[in-house]
Amino acid sequence: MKIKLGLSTPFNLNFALCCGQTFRWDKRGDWWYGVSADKAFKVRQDGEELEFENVERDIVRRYFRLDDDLRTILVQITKDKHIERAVNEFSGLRILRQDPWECLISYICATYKSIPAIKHMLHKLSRKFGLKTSLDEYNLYTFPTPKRLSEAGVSELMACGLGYRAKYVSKTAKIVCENGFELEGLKKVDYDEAKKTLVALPGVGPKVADCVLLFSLEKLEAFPVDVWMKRVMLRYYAKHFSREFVKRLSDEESLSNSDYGKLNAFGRGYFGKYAGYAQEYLYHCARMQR
DNA sequence: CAAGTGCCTTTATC
DNA sequence: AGATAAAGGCACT
Repeated sequence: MKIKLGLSTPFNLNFALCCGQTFRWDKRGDWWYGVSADKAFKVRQDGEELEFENVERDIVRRYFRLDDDLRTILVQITKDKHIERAVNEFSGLRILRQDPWECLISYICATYKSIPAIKHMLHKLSRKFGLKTSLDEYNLYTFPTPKRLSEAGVSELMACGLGYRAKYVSKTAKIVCENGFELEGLKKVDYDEAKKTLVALPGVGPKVADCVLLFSLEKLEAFPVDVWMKRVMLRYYAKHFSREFVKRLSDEESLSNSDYGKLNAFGRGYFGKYAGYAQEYLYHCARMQR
């Protein structure tokens, strides 16, 4: 099955899957193999054609956010020459609409880890606690359910390479399993309230919360700030902050909670309601330069 | 090849 | 409030 993209729907599959927002896709030949919502499927792109197998068209459209009017979004976020450069270079990069549970655990695991290491952890977690499915000659694994992870021992999670994150994953899984905790329900409440709920979970700080909000809970205004974004802010957006603040940011290795808040608030105010898209373009651009 | 540095940070403690 | 340290271990140079 194929989707005709056309000029009104710019999309670049490689950018979307390689920009670091998702960790469980593998390229074999020209096809990308992955699992979303417990369904293994494969996709490939040839110019304006997006071809897929083993999945319905609507799922593909939804997962890759082909419903976003990317042209309009890019126009709205292009506020200066720096973001313009990123947008020109990586046009077609789309935020994905990931599963909130998988996204939450992925970013709890992602703290203070490199992307290859994150992929490794999530792969091991899925292989150990997920369900095995197959597509063509490959085995793929669904992401483990909250119940399954809540029942896993911390030492079993440690064995997947999670390190000190194992206890956060275990505790968070237990909380999510509790009656009354509605992770999916956070799609319906506003950004601030959803963020407040997320940061109350073990292992979830403002950065992890913003990633989950942006990549899985429909909050396109979320603006995650990690070390790369901090560098981008210092390099291109320093003039929007006081001299002392900039000096402090340059000197300190890590971001305090209030410093995070300042950078985050700037991003959302400056780029507007699609700030998350701006973040993703700037982030990917910064990483590709080094 | 070994050793050092960095990694899409959060939490605990003072 | 704000500063400080500690927390796996892998990947890259």
